[in-house]
Amino acid sequence: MKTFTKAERLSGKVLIDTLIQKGKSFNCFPFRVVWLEIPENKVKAQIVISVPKRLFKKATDRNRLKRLIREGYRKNKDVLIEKTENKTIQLLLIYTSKTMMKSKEVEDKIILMLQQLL
RNA sequence: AUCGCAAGUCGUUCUAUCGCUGCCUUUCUGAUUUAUAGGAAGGGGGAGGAAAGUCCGGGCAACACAGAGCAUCCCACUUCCUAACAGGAAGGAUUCAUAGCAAUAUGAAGACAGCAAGUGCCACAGAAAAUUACAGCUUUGCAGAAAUGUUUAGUGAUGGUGAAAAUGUGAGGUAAGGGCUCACAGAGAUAGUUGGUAACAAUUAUCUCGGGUAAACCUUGGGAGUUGAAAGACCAAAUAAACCGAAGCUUUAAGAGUUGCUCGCUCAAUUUCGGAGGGUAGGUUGCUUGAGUUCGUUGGCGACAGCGAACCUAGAUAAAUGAUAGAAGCUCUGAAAAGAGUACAGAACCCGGCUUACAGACUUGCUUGUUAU
RNA sequence: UGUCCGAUGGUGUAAUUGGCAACACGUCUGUUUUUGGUACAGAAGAGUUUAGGUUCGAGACCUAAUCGGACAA
Repeated sequence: MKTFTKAERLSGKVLIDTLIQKGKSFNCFPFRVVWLEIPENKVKAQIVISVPKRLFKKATDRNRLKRLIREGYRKNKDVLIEKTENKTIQLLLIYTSKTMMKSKEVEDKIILMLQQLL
């Protein structure tokens, strides 16, 4: 059940552009969340994770943060999927802090963020 | 044994749970001639020595190309290696350091063609920074009793400033001086001989004495077509102002294209009809079997090359190669218990180099000091 | 992925062909004023992003690195 396949990732330049233009957004440190509801698709939720190059120079640091966020989302996404009815939710997570975080902290923050989203 | 330097090699491992990616096998569903799409189970793969910087050189691909000259950019001791290189190997000369009275030895370094082709520049100081004479010295004419004044010419030997001063010492010679002449020494050019594949070295003859700067313009010799996989090829849905052919009409010799420019070369434009199928978002491909890796052997001082055997070793695309927990190894602190640390860093078409970053471990060589014999 | 620029006092800019790093604003001190501002007078504050090299001598020339920015798609 706790999978994270390719279909659950949002890809394509057009889809992401429309998400940024039409989606609603709020801040929940250390994330900036942009979300949009669309008619139901094959999967219940699609997500984009972004760590800006401006904040982390090294590719290794960016990769590690993205992996941590993805792991935290994978473990806790059930909460989100249960609530959505006949709809697909698109998410864009932008990391805005300048310091590295440990995996436990990232997981806690993601749970907090998902509750705020609901 | 320890510390330091140089060169080279390596650059963490295991277990459990959950997860990602593409490959193979089996199976299920839809469809069924096949191809193929989606799901499940199992198997075995999944970042580097620098993947980095993008500083060089190639492969590969598309486009361009009758040809010539100029411009622009790059390279620069020699021979070899190589697909190629601004890379590497070996050698030569130069400079620097150390040792030495010296000869020389050892080590290191570098864009090591040319300023003796031309032009430019050389602050301050100094007479002068290079066809240039300020003072001084000597001298011609004139004036004067003389000192001297003025004038003609010579002089880089005197001035001690500067980063750099007209090759240095001695003798002759001269009005005074000067390679003006001679001896010795130094630096170089040309030609020859010997050794070396060559750079070059030694030597002989003749000639010269021309300050530095080419990382100043430049000259000489050699080389470079342009653009980069977001190149390019293919697929399907909706559709052009671009391309090709035919016909007709009007006007001009200028315009357009061809590499940055010149010569040269090629081409009229517009309207109507017909043909052909191009770009855009997406997907597939390009994509990993290659100047490949490992081992052995032969040749070579060496870089490297030949031969034989074995092996297949990431292929993502808003971008996989992970997360959590525990243990081991290594290093440091510590009497111990224990604690802390475990680097630099993430493929994006692929190779060969260079440069930069790096915890720690190992090997070889050298130096210093200590201990033992 | 590729191409091209820049870095100078606290800030913004100069520096002619390589020859004593300049200017404005700001800061500080003093005078004027009851006080502050204004005005006037004066001072401090850099060795040119870093490391090498060429040169008698580099802000400038060459090489490498660091940081910042622009452009193409």
